[in-house]
Amino acid sequence: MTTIRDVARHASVAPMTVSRVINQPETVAPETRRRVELSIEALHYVPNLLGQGLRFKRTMVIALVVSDISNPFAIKQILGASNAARDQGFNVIFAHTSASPTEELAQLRSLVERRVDGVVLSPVLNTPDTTDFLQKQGLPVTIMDYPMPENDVDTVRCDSISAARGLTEHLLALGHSRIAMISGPESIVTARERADGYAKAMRASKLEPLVVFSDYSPEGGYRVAHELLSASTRPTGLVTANNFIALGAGRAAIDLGLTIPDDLSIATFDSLSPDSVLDPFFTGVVQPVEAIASRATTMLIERIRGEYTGAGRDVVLPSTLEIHSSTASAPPL
Amino acid sequence: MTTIRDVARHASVAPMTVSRVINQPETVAPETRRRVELSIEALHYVPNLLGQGLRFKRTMVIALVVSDISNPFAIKQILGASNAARDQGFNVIFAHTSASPTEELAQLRSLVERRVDGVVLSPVLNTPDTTDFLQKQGLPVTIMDYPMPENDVDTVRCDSISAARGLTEHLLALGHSRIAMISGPESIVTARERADGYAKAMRASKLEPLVVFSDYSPEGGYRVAHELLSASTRPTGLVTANNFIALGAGRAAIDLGLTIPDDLSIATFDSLSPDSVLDPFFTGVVQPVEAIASRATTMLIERIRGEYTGAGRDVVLPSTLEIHSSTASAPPL
DNA sequence: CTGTTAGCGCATTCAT
DNA sequence: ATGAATGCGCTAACAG
Repeated sequence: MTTIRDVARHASVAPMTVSRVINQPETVAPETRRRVELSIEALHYVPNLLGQGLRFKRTMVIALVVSDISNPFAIKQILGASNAARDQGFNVIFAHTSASPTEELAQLRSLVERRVDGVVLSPVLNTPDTTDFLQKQGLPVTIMDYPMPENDVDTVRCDSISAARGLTEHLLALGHSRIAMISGPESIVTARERADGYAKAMRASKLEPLVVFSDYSPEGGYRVAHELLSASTRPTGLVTANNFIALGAGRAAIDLGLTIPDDLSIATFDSLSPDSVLDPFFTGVVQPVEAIASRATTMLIERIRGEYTGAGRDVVLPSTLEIHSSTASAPPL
Repeated sequence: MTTIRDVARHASVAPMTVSRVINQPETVAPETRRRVELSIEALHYVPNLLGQGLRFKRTMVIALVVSDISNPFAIKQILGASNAARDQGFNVIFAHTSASPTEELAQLRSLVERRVDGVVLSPVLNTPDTTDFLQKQGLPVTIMDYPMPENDVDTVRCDSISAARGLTEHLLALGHSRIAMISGPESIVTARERADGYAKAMRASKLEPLVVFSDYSPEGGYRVAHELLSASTRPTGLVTANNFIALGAGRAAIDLGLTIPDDLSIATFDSLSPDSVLDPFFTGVVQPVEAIASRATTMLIERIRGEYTGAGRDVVLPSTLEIHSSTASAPPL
């Protein structure tokens, strides 16, 4: 592969001159510049950013680490982050951790090895160690989606608890009283927070909460929903902690001969966009995922540039409740 | 950030010894090794792969470039490629081109600048220039999804034409005779090939093909389908060139008061997995996307390692036709 | 078994 | 306006 020296030789100048043509063209005499440009063209020279990175001690690359890339969620995070980064002249490299803490650490290490300038992380758990690991390296970090009480770090997220309340209150307002919640793994903060918000809303209406922790998958949702809906006094309303659970629950209802929303209303977190599902289209909490990623990226770059050096900021963006065809008034009991 | 020299100083050895502890531990005396390992631990040393890459002239990174990351398709490509790469000790970095040839070239250039060891590319168009660009850099490339008649390059794909025939013949076998096809942009090979396969099947049954080229989006599908289905003698069967078009077409049918599959059968390429849609679930051609990406990655790594140096290989993997609830016997005319 | 020298590609600094 | 020397972090080749 051609180097800056090959170009220099071809154009009969010093390597330094070639470097200048690339980085500060105005400091080079027009005819020299032209000659160098022709040589670059002729030799198909492409600068080696490994060399640059070594020299500058910065790579102009930031990493976006998400846990589950198969969630449509992740796509929006990727779009939000890469657009924001591009605007600031940074490249983004993505990594996904398959929701495994071990894999997460391995990925982060690999990113540090490649000397990314910073990391936007949607962590598997909100334990302090991953953030610690990065900060010990002196790497700027921004955390998405979770509060990180034990770390001094920038976070960007929605308020899960109040969103879960809103979701539950929507069902209560429709006259439902037997409302169960299917949440994600109890080890994950958002799963706990979403369950908490639901429970708060239920208690505020003097109703007994019923939470089942499962996992964030259609299979988990199906299994739990099937069980809940087979009970003698089955719920008429279901709050689910993400779209995958909702899909599984929806299928379980259909398999049991129940109609949505006539027999069962489902309200979920992370409702899918209308492009992905025809019918029923879930009522749910929609988080501004792209905006979160975009904001997180901007804040990260501020840190990288040294434009902000203070304490960790906790930015909470509002989520919205979108009402669609999966919820309706409670059936008579 | 700590360097190999910091560690060396801390452990009172030469930098080279530290390097050996990391890369060939067995060549270092156990007690020296132990001392170095402690220093690595104490200083949180993480090797700088920029330095390594410069030295080795290889980065152990390959790039996966896809055009549209919001297609569920892309996720499977990412999973297939990253698993295959990990098995061989390579990291993968993803780039997406938003289906824009300009953006594609920009991304590829940026990847070359970062000296990836090779590229797995699902190109926007099957014009020779992008492949040329990479090969001129001496970079190994594997192309997914498209035949590249003008390049001497490895390709891995399915046979679009025969798959489109199969899709059409399925509808013909159900008794449909008024079958239209909505394809993607005519500038894209697969869109043309899929249309060709459909047309062949129609002509083989002495029927007049009706192809409309649109774009690979729900909006495009909606618009075209709405028009086709509003005609006085509307089609009873629709072949669509991808899942997005199918979704749009499905919504158009519903908006026009048509029932799927009673009034209209839809058969599509790139059928979604059952996890994503409840009802109707599209009959369609399923490509082994993950296997394609995996195979492409393996072949790329063979080239990188110099294990294969011959002419471009064209691997064609079989696709399957999965029959679901979006197709049924033709209604009486 | 361990250390020294040198160079991968690049740009900063200082000289011309 | 251009060039030469130097060092970013790393390791192959050689020396001890």
